Amino acid sequence: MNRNIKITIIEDDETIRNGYAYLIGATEGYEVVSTYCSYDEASKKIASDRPDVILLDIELPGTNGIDAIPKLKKLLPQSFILILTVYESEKLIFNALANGASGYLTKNTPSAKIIESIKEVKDGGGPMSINIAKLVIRSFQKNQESPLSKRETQILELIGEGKSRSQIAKDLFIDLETVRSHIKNIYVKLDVNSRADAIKMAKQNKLI
Amino acid sequence: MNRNIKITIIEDDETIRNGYAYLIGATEGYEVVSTYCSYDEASKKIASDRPDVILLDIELPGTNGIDAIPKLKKLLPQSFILILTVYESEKLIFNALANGASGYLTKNTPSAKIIESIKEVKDGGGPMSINIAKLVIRSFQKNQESPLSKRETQILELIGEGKSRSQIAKDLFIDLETVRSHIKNIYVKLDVNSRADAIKMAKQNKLI
DNA sequence: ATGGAATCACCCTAAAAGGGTGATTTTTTT
DNA sequence: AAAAAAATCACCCTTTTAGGGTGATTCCAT
Repeated sequence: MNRNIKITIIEDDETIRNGYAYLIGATEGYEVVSTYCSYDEASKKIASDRPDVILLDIELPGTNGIDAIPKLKKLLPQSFILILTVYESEKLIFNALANGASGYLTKNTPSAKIIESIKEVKDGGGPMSINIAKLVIRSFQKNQESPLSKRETQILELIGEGKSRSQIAKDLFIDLETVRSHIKNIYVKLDVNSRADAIKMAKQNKLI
Repeated sequence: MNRNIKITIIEDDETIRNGYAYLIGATEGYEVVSTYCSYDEASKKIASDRPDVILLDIELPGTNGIDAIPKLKKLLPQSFILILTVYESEKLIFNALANGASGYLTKNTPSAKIIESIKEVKDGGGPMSINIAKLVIRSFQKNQESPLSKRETQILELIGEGKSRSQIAKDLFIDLETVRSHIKNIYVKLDVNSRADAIKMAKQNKLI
């Protein structure tokens, strides 16, 4: 038999914390090794707990959950962090993932799914709530009705990579003046007059 | 009672196609309205099928699945597209999602999960296979051991937004020369000597 | 056949980039 | 407390780039 999955819970609400602890601890193969009500409290002792998975809330007293992620990762590089929160803001989700979280669940997630997600994350998966997955997928999706032509989009992408006109010309095997011409058209269509503004516009409208 | 979820399957392998069709059609609340072996064949008639969800393979004769996505979206803006394929390449996944797919499943997905995902996607969710979710999450994660300092990372991000030195100076309330100094240090650390190369390096190593 | 898309040309000026070589001060780490 | 790293600013220099204006030509699809 495999050893138990060791779990630490960091969550400020006592009722929720105890609820999860009970729920998970009662499941065969799962073991709650510690619970804390804040990162600041957890940081002192968590290293010796050696959890496989850390369930982390975002809203915490003192260091918030997002900022806690890289610190936890530093203390416990082998542990996986699973965010469990009520927040569905795009910014929070992306920051959490960028900082090193391995999964993101919302608190309305049924307990069976939470249990399953802990296992998934421990096995290197990346569990997400349905609505989170939707946001993540949407973040990838480009605007289907771009005012820009294919060539213009392509050039705008190269501008987004910081390339100069002449570099772009070389990359696309076209003349420098042609690149200029395209950029001018892009500026007119996007109603901007600088690279920075064009990139900003393009990202806002998911053109690139 | 709600009306059935109407599904169209586009898949070139006859055995697989019929297998899915049978499987899904036999499920209460699901109805396979049409099946096609290629996009080119589907394009003629699919508009009148009005499916809620299109199950789409990537590897297809003629127009491939990725290129078919925007075309299908144009024909049927209300339909959701769920990719069902063996491919797990990062590029394919991101292109599929960028082009407008609402979910991405691999073919080893158990049939119950496929059925569930169809419902999810129809309800506006974004289902993904476990391994796909992992790739997607990893794509968000930044390198935890960046050689760059916080300030340098911040400035590199602004460079990535196409901003000039002077714009960056204004944004950060520091002197133009200080920005220069940081950029020089960034170039040394990344071993590059242009904005474009710095951005390329940074993206390759997920520094920004 | 009309219009968008893609291509190229030449006018111009101001701004920006990049290399070199410093210094000072704060902050962090040891 | 000492050393290292980070953040700040200064002035030298030349070449490249950006952006505005105002054209033209060719190709392709509706």
